[in-house]
Amino acid sequence: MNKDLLVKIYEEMERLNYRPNPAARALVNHKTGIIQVVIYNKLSAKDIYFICLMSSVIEYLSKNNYSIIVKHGYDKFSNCDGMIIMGLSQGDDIAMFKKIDIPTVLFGKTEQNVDYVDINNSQGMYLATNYLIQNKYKNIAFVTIDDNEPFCKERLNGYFKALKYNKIPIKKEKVFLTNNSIEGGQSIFNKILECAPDAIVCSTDLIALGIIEGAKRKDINIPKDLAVIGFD
Amino acid sequence: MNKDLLVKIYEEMERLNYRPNPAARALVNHKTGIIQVVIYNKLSAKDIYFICLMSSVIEYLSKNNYSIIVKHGYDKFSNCDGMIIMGLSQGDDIAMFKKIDIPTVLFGKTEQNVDYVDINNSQGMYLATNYLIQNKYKNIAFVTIDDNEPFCKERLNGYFKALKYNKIPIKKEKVFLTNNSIEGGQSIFNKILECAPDAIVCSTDLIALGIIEGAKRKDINIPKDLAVIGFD
DNA sequence: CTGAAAGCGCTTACAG
DNA sequence: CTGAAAGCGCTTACAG
Repeated sequence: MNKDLLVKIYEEMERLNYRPNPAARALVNHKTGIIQVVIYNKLSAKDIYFICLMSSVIEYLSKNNYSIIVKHGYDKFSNCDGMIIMGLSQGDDIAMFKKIDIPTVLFGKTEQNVDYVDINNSQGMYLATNYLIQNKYKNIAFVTIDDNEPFCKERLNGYFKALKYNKIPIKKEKVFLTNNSIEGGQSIFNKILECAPDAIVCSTDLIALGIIEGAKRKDINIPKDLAVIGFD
Repeated sequence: MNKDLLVKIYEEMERLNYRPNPAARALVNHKTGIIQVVIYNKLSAKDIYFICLMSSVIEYLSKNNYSIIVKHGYDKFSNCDGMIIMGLSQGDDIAMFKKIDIPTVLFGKTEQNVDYVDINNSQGMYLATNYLIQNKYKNIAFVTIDDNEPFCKERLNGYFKALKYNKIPIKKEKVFLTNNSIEGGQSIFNKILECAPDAIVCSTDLIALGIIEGAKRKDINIPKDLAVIGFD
C-alpha cells in the first residue's frame, strides 16, 4: 500500500473519529491488553501502602500500553492477560488461581506454591535494627503485627538477626504485638515504655506513626528521648 | 427452565471453570462495564490527592460491578461506558471529549463548557480563613499556586471573602505565589515571614506541608508561634 | 497484491 | 418453549 493512501486513511480515521473497538480485537486476538489488579480481603483501597504500590503499577503498565483494571474480590475477576493479587492472607483459598489459565502473581509471599513478588522483609528489619545499634542505642524494642503472615515472621527474624549479629541478647519481653494501624501503635505504646527502651523498631510504617503519636501525647521527644524507626 | 437443571448447569460451569468472555459480551451489548479514568498531563499517579480520589472511585465502582481502567493521556482512551478525566488544566484541548460519544466528566472546573464535578473551593478557603479569624488571629497570610486555574482563583476569593466578611482590609502583599509542592511551600516560607503573620492559610495541603517544614527549620513552633491551615 | 469469507464468544430476535 | 441463525467489530488465513 502506498504512503499517500495510508496518510489519507489516517486522515479519514481522524475525521470520522474512528477508534478500533478493543472488545472486538480482544475477542479475535485472545488478548485483552488488560492486567487486572485484584484487591483481596483485608486490604482497603484506602491503605496508603497499597495505594503507593498501585500508582507505580499504573504508571508502568500505562507506559507499556497495558490497561489496568482494579477490582475488589477475586471471584469477580474476568478474562484478562494477567492478574496481580494484593492483600491475600495466609488462610485464603489460592486453589482458584491455579485452576485458571491466566498468569497470576501474588504480591507478598504465602506458604503456598504460587508465583509471588515480595520485598526482602528480613533484610529490611535487619538493616533498621542494625542502624540503631550502630548509633549506640542499647535497649531496642520491636513492635509487629499480631498475625501469622510470613512477612511478619520474616521481619521479626530480621530484628533477631541484627541483635545476634551484634551479640545482643534476644529478649522476648521486648517484642510487642498489635494490629497494623496508627491506633494499634498508639495503644501498645505505654506497654512498650515499661521495658524502658531507647529505641523502637516498628514492623510497619502505620505502627510507627502510632508510636510517634503515643510519644507526642506523653511529651516524649522523638528523636531526642526515643528513637523510632519504621519499615514497609 | 426448571430449577434442578439450572443448578446442574451452574455446577457444570463451576466444574469446567467457565467464565463468560467479557470481550464477547461487550461486543454484542455495546456496553463494556468499564469506566475509564484518564490521568492527564500534569497529574502524576503518585500525587497523594489524586490517589485518594482514585481509591474512592475504585471502591465505589467496584461495588457497582463496574471495572475501572486507569490510563495516562487522553489520546489513548478506548471504548468504555464512561470517562472521568483528572488533572486537566486550563489550556488543554477539550474539544476531543465533545466529539466522542462516550459520557465524560471532568474532575475540576474548567472555563470551557463541559460536564465536571468539583469541590466548593471558595467556601473551603472561606471557612479556613474565617476559622482563624474567629480564633483571634490578626495577620493572616495566604499562599497559593502560581497558576491560572479556576480553582486557584476561587480559593483566593474564599480567602478574600472571609477577610471582607470580618471587615479586615485586604492586602495584596499578604498573598504569596509558589508551586504546588512541599518544596514550593518551603521555599516561599522566608518571604512570607517578612510580613510577620500570626497565621498562614495554604491553598493546598502540599504547600501547607512545605510551610510546616519551613517553620520547623527555623525553630518556629506550630501552632504556638504560628498557625498553619491547609485545604484540598 | 486484493478482497471476500470465516471465526473469535457471546446475545437476542426469530423460525419451528 | 426450544434451538438454530444472525450479528456485534475486528483479524487473519485463504481464494482469486
